[in-house]
Amino acid sequence: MKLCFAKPLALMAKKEVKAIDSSTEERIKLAAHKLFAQKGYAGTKTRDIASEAGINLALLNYYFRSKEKLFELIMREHIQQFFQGMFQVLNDENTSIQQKIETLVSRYVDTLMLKPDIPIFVLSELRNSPMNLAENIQKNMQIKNSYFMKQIKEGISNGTIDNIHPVQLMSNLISLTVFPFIANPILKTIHGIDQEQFNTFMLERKKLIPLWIAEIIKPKTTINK
Amino acid sequence: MKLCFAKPLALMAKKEVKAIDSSTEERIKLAAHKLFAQKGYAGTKTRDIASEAGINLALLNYYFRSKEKLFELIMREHIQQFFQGMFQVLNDENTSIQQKIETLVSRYVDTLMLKPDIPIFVLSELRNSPMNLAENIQKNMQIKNSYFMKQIKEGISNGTIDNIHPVQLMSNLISLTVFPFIANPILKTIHGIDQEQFNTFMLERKKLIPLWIAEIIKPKTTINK
DNA sequence: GCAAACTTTAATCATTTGTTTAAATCTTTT
DNA sequence: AAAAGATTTAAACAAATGATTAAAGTTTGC
Repeated sequence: MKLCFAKPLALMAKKEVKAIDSSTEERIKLAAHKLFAQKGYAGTKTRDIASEAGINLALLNYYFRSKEKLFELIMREHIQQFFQGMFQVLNDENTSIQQKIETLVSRYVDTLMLKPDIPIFVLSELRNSPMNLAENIQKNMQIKNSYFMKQIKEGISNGTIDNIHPVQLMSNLISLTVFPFIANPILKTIHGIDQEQFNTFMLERKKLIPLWIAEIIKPKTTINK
Repeated sequence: MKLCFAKPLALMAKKEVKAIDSSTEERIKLAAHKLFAQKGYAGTKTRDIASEAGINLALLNYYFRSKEKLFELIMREHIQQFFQGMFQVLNDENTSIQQKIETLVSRYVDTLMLKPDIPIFVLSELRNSPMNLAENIQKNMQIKNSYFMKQIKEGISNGTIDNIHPVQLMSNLISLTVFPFIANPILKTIHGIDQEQFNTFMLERKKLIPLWIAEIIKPKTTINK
């Protein structure tokens, strides 16, 4: 086992932020983003990242110390992004429950149509990684205490929505939206459709999911009471 | 690149099938099952499989030729099992739509509580693997033409269920059931619950999902018509 | 323009990893 | 029990892979 310090990492505090998008560091990150999402951590080789980024292999270690460090960085960004997006929507005090649901579904469908590999990548790596996610998530964990959750609970006691555990509701929302992207290959094979038809299918869902959720949380008029 | 034939593979036609469960071949397959599901193809090392199975490394190649062959074998088994289970339920001509839904959800929840890694493993590997799944799935693809699908279409034209594309309905069913297992780590972190509470949560869902689906497909009485 | 700092390169190292080989052990058949 | 065949073992190989080094190139600050 070797130790590897002393070698100064590229100093982050650049005087001028020169063309960030095409800086070497950024190119490596982009390439890593793409390949990690596509093939997972173990399936991605440092040489693949280097050649995808069009850089020398050594630069990866120069900028990010190690494959693992680079991976964690990227993983954090993904998780951050996911929760940030959700957080913004769920904590808007000026929108109704139904509006929040519509926005959430709409956003995620749009995002995932562009980057369909993200959810399976994140969730797949999450299951083993001893990575301290708690740390990263806890900050954004205010979803449990979000304004949306308050609205739900209020709606339940008002009787304007059916009695449903908020966690169940959230799970339904995310499941219905995200899972089809994860099961994409199977869905396409089972139903004999191509990518374009799949996208149409998801756009249709964008409209339907909020309606379905509305049905689910609509108060049931029980006869025998 | 080397060629590797000539060496005779263990002959399959044994005179006597001696204690299959503890045969070396089966032990390897079990270990591979476990590790592949846990860490994926690239993340699983042949040496890990060997030590998990308590066998000499060379035996893996003796019985299965290569890591890849072993992987494909196991992958096929998983897919086979998934579709077989679904097929049985969906093609039972003696059960109602609602009964099929209940059985399906109930089965998958029970199965996945025991082997929660399977879906993410299969779906994760499926996205890149050039493996010819079509071949494997096509046989079981009769889901599209299953009795369940007939019942749905019939229900729609009868007006006993709401007009919904059967693919959307199936997607909802699988999404609501399977996705929480895939998102398990995030769900637990977000809501601050442990594995036991998660299982309770899923058992609750087992009862709820059929009710939700029922709401979704219930005919809507449109006023302005 | 020059020195210092930063960035990039090619080559190399040390492990890891999938696979093979040849010999040893065990089992079955004769 | 000996021969033939099946199974298992230890050792080794070759390629892949993450990381490092030392030197060359480039930019920056003065």
